[in-house]
Amino acid sequence: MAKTEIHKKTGYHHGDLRGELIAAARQLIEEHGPDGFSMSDACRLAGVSTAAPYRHFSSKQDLLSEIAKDGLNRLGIDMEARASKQARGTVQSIAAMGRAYVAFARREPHTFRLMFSTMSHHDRIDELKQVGRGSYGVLLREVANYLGEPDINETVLRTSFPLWTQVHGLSFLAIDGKLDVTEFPVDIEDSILIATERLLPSVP
Amino acid sequence: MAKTEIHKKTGYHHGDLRGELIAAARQLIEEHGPDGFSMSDACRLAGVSTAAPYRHFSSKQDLLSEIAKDGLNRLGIDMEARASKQARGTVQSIAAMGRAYVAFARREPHTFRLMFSTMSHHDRIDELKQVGRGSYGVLLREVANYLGEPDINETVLRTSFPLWTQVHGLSFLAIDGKLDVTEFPVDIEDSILIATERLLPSVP
DNA sequence: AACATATGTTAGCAATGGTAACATAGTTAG
DNA sequence: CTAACTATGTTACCATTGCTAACATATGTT
Repeated sequence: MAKTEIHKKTGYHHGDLRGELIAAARQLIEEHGPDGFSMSDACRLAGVSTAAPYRHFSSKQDLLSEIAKDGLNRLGIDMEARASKQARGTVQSIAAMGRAYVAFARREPHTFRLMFSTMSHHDRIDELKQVGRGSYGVLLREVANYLGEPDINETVLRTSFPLWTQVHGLSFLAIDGKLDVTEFPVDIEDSILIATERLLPSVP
Repeated sequence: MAKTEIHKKTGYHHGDLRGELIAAARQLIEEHGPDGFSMSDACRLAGVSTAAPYRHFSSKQDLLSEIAKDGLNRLGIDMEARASKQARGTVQSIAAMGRAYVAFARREPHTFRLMFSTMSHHDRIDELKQVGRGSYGVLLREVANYLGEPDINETVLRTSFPLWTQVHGLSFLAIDGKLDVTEFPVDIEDSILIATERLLPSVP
């Protein structure tokens, strides 16, 4: 079945062109941005003809969507991992998720932008939205825990949203090099902690 | 001199091609996004050959930068206008600026994205940063007023930054259609007011 | 009137996303 | 084992795009 086989180039068939194209695309996108990225480049890097990708992706957008989806998944995993190093359901664990969010954006700015630019993904919006919801759920559960709520109710949702907004904005400002427009050194870690404290209602 | 003349097509010379190209580009960008925008389209819309723009703009990027710059300017003007309808130096006037910010993003999402996507503007980053600083100053002055600070000192800067971050994040989530990921109806106006209240220190 | 400058045109280039027709490898049926 | 089928690759080609070069026309200055 679809087990991850060893990549055996027969010279004609490639082995795992789909995976290799995704890898190549991710690399190129982080180097030159999603706009500067071309299918042709990815093909050159993977060592195949420019027509080959269309056996695996219906279009350039389709490939980009795949990368966005993967990114959204990894973001959720990162957040959970970072939070799990703190006492659960605390300001600290929630702030840790925020740090993971911004850290992801700074580590892979172009992928991050891709993950959230709806305009690009005509076709697979619903699929991406689903994956996004999954990663957002990681935050929701942490906030529910903090609030002592038994499940994801409206209170949890209303509390979580401004937290998301905050780190999302911070991420974009950071990757777009707007932090020095503020004319004073912004410490990102501090910003996240302070905003998290202010936006969370104090809880017993 | 460079006064805005009536646009007289002689049939060959155009009158104000530069201005018309900017207008055409703005229209096309809001219709199809900055990626879907092509120089050729703008030329067709302006009724000139595809080589004509290069007498007025060194490249496609240069034209886009011009539009970004104009957008940043208009954003600052919008913010000032909306704030001036409130009592100055209050939570209300600051929230009004936030509303103007998000409203701009929703009204011209593609231009908004362009305004903040550093990656695109290789050449004119410094110029754009300068204009951006100008518009940011509108918020800074309002916050200084609120805090009773005589000038833009570090306290003002530290207070203003999370406010910017918040509305910036909200703007992006809104234009990227991510508000329904939260599974509950987000009232944008409310969100802004609540976040502004929480992020501003209470002041006598 | 003559010249310099600004601004437009046509012709053409290389790169790109995508398709069609063909080639080859791996898989399954008889 | 071979034949047929399917999956996956290739070459050839197309329209579009950003941009440049060489040429044409208008405007303004002297």
